[in-house]
Amino acid sequence: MREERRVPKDPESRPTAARARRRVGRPTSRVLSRRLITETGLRLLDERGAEGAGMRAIAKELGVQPSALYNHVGGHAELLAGVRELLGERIPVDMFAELPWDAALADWARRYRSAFAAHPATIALLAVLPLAEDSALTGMYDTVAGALVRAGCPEDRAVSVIVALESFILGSALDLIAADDMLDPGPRADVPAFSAAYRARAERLAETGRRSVDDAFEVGLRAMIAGFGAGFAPDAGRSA
Amino acid sequence: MREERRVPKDPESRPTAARARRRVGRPTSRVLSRRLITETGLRLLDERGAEGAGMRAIAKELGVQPSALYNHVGGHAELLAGVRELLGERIPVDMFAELPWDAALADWARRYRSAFAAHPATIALLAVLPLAEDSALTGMYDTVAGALVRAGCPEDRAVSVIVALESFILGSALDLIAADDMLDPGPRADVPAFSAAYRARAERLAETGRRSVDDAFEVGLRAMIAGFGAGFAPDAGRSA
DNA sequence: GTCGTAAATGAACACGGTTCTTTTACTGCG
DNA sequence: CGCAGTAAAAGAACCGTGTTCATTTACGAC
Repeated sequence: MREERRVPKDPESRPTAARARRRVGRPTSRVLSRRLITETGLRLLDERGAEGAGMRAIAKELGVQPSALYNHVGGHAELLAGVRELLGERIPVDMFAELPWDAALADWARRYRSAFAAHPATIALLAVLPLAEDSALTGMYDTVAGALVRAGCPEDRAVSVIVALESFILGSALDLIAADDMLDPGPRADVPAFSAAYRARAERLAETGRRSVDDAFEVGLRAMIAGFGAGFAPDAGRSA
Repeated sequence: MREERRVPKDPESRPTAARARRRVGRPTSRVLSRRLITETGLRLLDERGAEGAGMRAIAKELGVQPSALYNHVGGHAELLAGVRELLGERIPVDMFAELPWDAALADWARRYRSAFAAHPATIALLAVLPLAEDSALTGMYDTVAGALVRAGCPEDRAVSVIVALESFILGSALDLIAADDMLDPGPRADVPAFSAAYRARAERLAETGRRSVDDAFEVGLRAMIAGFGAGFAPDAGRSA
């Protein structure tokens, strides 16, 4: 994070392109680092969409040849895994120390989803990655699992509760890349129940200004957490 | 579905490769069709994994040049959309006519997930596709929406209930492509709550022989449906 | 100082989807 | 019946992707 903008004396150094051509051989001062590469990848994903973060594009952005990246990253897939960890690090877990379990769990889920929502282009790329084996995410799971067990969740069910909730979060994040009116049946007459339900919802959302994907997320989240609570031990820190 | 195996007189016609070379120009009898292409794509996905269903591979399997495929499908993305519709068609909805809403919804969700689980290689490819705009899926939504409203679900919430459940289903399907022991913290001592919960679950699962991803799905599914029911009108066809 | 290693360049390679031209067959129209 | 227009195949390219490999240069340790 220190050598981010290194362009010593180059009359024509536009910010985002073509530094002075470096001569062959190991450079005097480090140009690349794994962190710099993944952060640039995330930034390009944000700025240019899913197709904008290829190896060549990242290399060009850093004023470097594509092959140089391979000294720091194993390949494109590993790079994406790095980006995912970057996002994972930004999911806070403080709420479990401050709120009752159900409010904390809901807050955590919303922030988890937001971490992806803030970078729409990444969702389709990252959602399909199996999460890194011994990543820092395990620390997050520990906090959540502890809170669940204290709330009366059977210990042998806590992990499944977390995995289920995470699946819902990721599935909901995928909805974010679809058009908002994707399900609109239009004037079709052969699906009356669905059409009526769709219009009723559209009206309610128009009043509140809420996005449909956000509404579905909230509906599902509340149902899931309520359902979890119903299966916990009756008198353990319930909304303490 | 009639011209599926067309190999007239070719001494060396192994089932899966190199038919007699066709001469240039429009063939006498149709060789390709959109349906045949998408079905072949799905089959190759099953047989060879996610990388095995490129345009060249499908063309080769059908004894045809890659460019010929473009007379029937717009491109690779459209082909995948076709495969997804193929799977969507296989999700039944009969249960809503026969079972109480909650049992029917659970059954539907399980079969929805199974439709993907039967073709693991497709999951990562299809989960990220926005579902086709006016596809046959809308008919399925109509059935589900009708059942929900009859069960006392507020009409303006039915669509969000469906979308939320679908998000959970797709998110859970994505878990299927990850290793079963992905979350195993191993001997790590810094995550005691998670380690204990993980081991407790592993023991329970070992006894019943259930897979961990299936357990998480069931836990989440039951919680979600229970939570939905709690928000419905008190006396509408409850487990009738 | 010298030797091994890290980190860059630059030139390929292989493979993916796609497009374009050419050739042949089929179909509808007068 | 003959002719035009179109559909559907081959075949040859194009371009962009991730990736590898040899080469060159600098740094660090003995």
